[in-house]
Amino acid sequence: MLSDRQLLILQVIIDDFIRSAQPVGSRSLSKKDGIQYSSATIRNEMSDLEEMGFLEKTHTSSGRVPSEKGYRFYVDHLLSPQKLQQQDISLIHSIFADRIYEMERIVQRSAKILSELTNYTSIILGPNSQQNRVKKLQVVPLHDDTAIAIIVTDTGHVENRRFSLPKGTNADELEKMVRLLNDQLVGVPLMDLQDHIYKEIAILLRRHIANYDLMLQAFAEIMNIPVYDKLFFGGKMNMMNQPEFSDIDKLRLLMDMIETEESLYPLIRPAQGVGIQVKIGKENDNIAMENCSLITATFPIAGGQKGSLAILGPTRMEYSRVISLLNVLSMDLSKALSSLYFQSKDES
Amino acid sequence: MLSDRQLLILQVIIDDFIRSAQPVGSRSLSKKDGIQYSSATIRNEMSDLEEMGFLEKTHTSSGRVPSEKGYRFYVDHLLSPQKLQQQDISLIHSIFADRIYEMERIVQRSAKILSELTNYTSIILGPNSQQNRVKKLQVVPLHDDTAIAIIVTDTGHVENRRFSLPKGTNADELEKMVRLLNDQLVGVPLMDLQDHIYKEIAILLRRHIANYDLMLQAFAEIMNIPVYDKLFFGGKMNMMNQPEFSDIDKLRLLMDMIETEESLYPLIRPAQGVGIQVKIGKENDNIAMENCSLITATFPIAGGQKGSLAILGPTRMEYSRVISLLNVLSMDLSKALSSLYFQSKDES
DNA sequence: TGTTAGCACTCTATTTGAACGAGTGCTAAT
DNA sequence: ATTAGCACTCGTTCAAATAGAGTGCTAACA
Repeated sequence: MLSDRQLLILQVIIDDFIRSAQPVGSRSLSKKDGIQYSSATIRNEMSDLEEMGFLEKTHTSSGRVPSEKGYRFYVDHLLSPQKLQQQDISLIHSIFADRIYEMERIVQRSAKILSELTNYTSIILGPNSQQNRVKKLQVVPLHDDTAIAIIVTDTGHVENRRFSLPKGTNADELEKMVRLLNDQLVGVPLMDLQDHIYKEIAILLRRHIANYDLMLQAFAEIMNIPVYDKLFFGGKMNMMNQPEFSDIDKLRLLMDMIETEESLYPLIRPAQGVGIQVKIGKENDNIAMENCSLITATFPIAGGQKGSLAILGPTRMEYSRVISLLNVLSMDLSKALSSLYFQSKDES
Repeated sequence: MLSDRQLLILQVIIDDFIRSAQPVGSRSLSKKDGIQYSSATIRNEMSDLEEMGFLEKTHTSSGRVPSEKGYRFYVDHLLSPQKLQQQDISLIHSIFADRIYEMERIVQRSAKILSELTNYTSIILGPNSQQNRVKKLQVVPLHDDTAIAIIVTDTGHVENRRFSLPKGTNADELEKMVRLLNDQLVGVPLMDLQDHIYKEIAILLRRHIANYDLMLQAFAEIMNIPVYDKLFFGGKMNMMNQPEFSDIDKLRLLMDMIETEESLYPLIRPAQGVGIQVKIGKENDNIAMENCSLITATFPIAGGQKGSLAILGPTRMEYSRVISLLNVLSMDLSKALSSLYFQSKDES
């Protein structure tokens, strides 16, 4: 469909625009190394490329700017995988240099480094804790009528919640209850807790515990684990540096979206499978993301889980570099988080 | 020092500027209700007020703008406590409408509502968890060589940390160790944990536990509780709406400061005592806060603790309204958090 | 003596027009 | 098929002109 020359020109235009953020004109193109055509020839090709929808003009006599279709083609067909600098790679590896035992810390550091390496905004979503299984349930009474319930999962994730004890609960009964719950719930994925509570547990409790209904209600509330996991961000403010967001209204729109995390989940959540996914501009289906691209890397974690790494940047983003970085980091993260989780997996 | 007329004029100028963000001229002032002086008279008074340092001009022939000294005087002497709308008050009370058992949830909701009510940024710092006392220490083994340590405080605060067990630790010994630690540490404030570990505990352990040194080290690491508590924010992006931050560079400076929480602690941390404190512009001693004021409300929580509520806005902020709102909310929060903590206090 | 009207002056913001430059599209020559 | 050349378009920059808001000062007034 496209001639070699058109491919070349399209590629150079996009590369140039990504660097400069300025519309690219035929004359400046013709002076580039590797281009031996005259500006007139280039103009003709540009005109054709525009007609095909790969390029746009900002006004009648301006240089050309890639369209979303242009970026899409660029990402799908023209991207030459960029070789990362050794420096960058070792910076990524440095995240895992010292043995860390907290998933949160690893992920937080990853997000930070990734944003510093790209100057874009990074978003990381860890493994879905809903699939983790209960390892242990504990209750620490604080006072006559309140207590803290703590659920530890096989992955080392800890959820805790304060709840009120039904009046006149005595310590023995509470302990008995906790033992009962542990017997029933250990090994159950968090997402199934509610079900279990209302089915198996309810029946059992009725038999063994005095005022079982209030107790049940209290525990049911506790087991209501949030569906969404925490998102980790790096460089939240980096988009302010991008010229496309020098307009404060556009900036606000985007920032507000970033702050309301709910709207981000559908964008970040691994669709299916693993690997890199690039969503350009309107492909994200979100007004605030008009001028943004989102590159998501989904990676496997031991035990059938998945994690997701994302970079949010302007459509004019360094796709090649970002994809390379994501590849490296997602492999590292996959390994690191798996080993963190594996330990709990192989003892079952 | 200042005549009644000067006081009136200063007050009206500041009130007007707070609303409009525009320099106030003599003519527009003279046409205001409650002002019966001619523009010429007002000009003379303005000139005097400027000479005294309460007003400034943005350029030679512009209207007047309050100086920081002007705001300071306004806050100290001219502020008429604003009567809040019933609607606002009930919105604040609504935070506490249903019984909530999590400090985090209450505080997060407070921050959100406060920012919505003011259109500024709200920052809340809960009670200092360093002063909380250990209620219970628990260890949940995950695997042969890793375990989760959980510390529950008397206030219901839960800290958890993953750590690696020394090779060949057996379950009995671990349990023994945990029992020992509990005996020694229950009732100790978090801030003193490190001390205790290295003094009392070390000696004790050497007597009872096999490879006590590795174990000790592991626990010492665990007990290293962060000094700073989490800050809760509301309306982080609200400063974008303020005309003084239409300049994207100023905005970035401020936002970067907000994001690096460490720099905020010294500003928010209750100096001493309780009550409202207003810091205007340079009084905050921070370049990024040049055009900002910070109003802090420190309130008591049962057990000698303190919490802090802060509003970050432009120096041109609605001091009166914000102070009123902070007064109401800080009283509510004081009550709510105290009752959350009181329960654990009165059983000791 | 305090207040005010009037006026000259200053500075900003906005508009206008001219000049420039970067770019395009088209045509004709190579 | 390619390219040189030219007319044309549009955005940007600069300076000058203008309008408007505001000040400071002086002189008149009550």
